[in-house]
Amino acid sequence: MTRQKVKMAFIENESSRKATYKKRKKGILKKANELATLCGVPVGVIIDSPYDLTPEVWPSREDMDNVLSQLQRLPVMDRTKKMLNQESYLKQSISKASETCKKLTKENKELEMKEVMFDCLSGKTSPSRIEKNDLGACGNVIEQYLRNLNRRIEILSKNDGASSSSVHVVASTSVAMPIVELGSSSTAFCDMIRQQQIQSNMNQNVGSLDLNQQQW
Amino acid sequence: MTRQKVKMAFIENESSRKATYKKRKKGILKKANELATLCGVPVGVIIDSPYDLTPEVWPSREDMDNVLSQLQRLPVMDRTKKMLNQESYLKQSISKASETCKKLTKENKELEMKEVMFDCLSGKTSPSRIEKNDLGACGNVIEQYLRNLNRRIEILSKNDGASSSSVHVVASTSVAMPIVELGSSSTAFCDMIRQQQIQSNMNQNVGSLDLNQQQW
DNA sequence: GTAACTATGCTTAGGCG
DNA sequence: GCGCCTAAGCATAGTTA
Repeated sequence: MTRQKVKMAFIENESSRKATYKKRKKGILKKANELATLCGVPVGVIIDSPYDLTPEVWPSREDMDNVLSQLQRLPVMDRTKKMLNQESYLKQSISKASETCKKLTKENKELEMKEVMFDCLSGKTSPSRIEKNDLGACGNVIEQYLRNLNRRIEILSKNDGASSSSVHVVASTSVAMPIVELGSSSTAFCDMIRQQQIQSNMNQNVGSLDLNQQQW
Repeated sequence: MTRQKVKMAFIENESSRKATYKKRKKGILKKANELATLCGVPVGVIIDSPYDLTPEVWPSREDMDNVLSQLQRLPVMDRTKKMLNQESYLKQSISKASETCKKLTKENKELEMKEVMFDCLSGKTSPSRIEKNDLGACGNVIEQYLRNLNRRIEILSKNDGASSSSVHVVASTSVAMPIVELGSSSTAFCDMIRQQQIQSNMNQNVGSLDLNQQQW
């Protein structure tokens, strides 16, 4: 009953391939028509179907002929240059996917760091146990956190000048930077813990500003 | 917040039109690539975009050129004949939609009839109150019901020959037909009520056969 | 083969930074 | 404008009749 995500590969089974073909062809034609209608753009689709009697299908504008002949009239260089063949399309897709993947990896790393730091704060583990390689990511997280914190503090300053200005100095990003640069985790991390406490204090002072909106 | 179903019409607002264009173009190209991959079929898409620098996009097979030139080589008659322009595509869509609509209308009518008949059976109203124009639909419902009933009875016969064979005669579709043909509702309808009772009896006799599976 | 159904997940309109 | 997010709607794989 649990449909697997359908591997993007040639469907071996003849009958299901044909079924898929029919459904998806219909889907594409509909989409093409919608694009043409919504955006007033000539759209043409060719499908060299081995299943339909006719080897081509045009779902769109009557004057698509004209577009086609315009295409023919262009110098060969210009049009081949700009044509995306399947290979280049796939390459594009892959590079996009790689980028997304990279981004997600980084994000995962940061989440992991947040967890580790949480554990440190609650006493489950100690900052000295953090892997050397993870210190960079850890630093990013802290830096990001400090940025948010400072933003909050500035908002706070506007509402309540006296109590918040003194906090601002402590929450400077310069505290976090050494972690990234030098890899000396302990001191900066203790600073961070202090800031946690500062955050608590701030929350007590100004309950109306929801500092817990911070993601961690 | 509640997105309306997006009217299928040219988007007047320039910026949202462009946004939609970009999203949907991406969508179509993806779909085209999927179709090509899953079914091993050459697929080509041309979009005469006013937004992209290049006026055409080909999302598919390298050898789409060949398909194109094959297309060019065909006699003009043959290819224009089989090309669907947007108008004919829309006409097709409309006729399909009309058919669906007709079917749904009929279905609605029958549901309505079922409701009316239920009310008759429960004494809320009387068969003589049924609109003359509705008698046909009413007859269809009854006929359908009788068909189901007979099928049930046949199943029953195989398990319990004696008690069911006498029922079968009563539940012949010939009882319902006069409604459709002659429009004389009352007699046939009373017959139907009798059959309801028969059904009840049958349920009592053979509780294991779930006659209530009948949709009404 | 075709049509209908349904659960699943992909696409996308609108909103936000 | 661009990219990201989310809810809503749509497409469709697998199944049944």
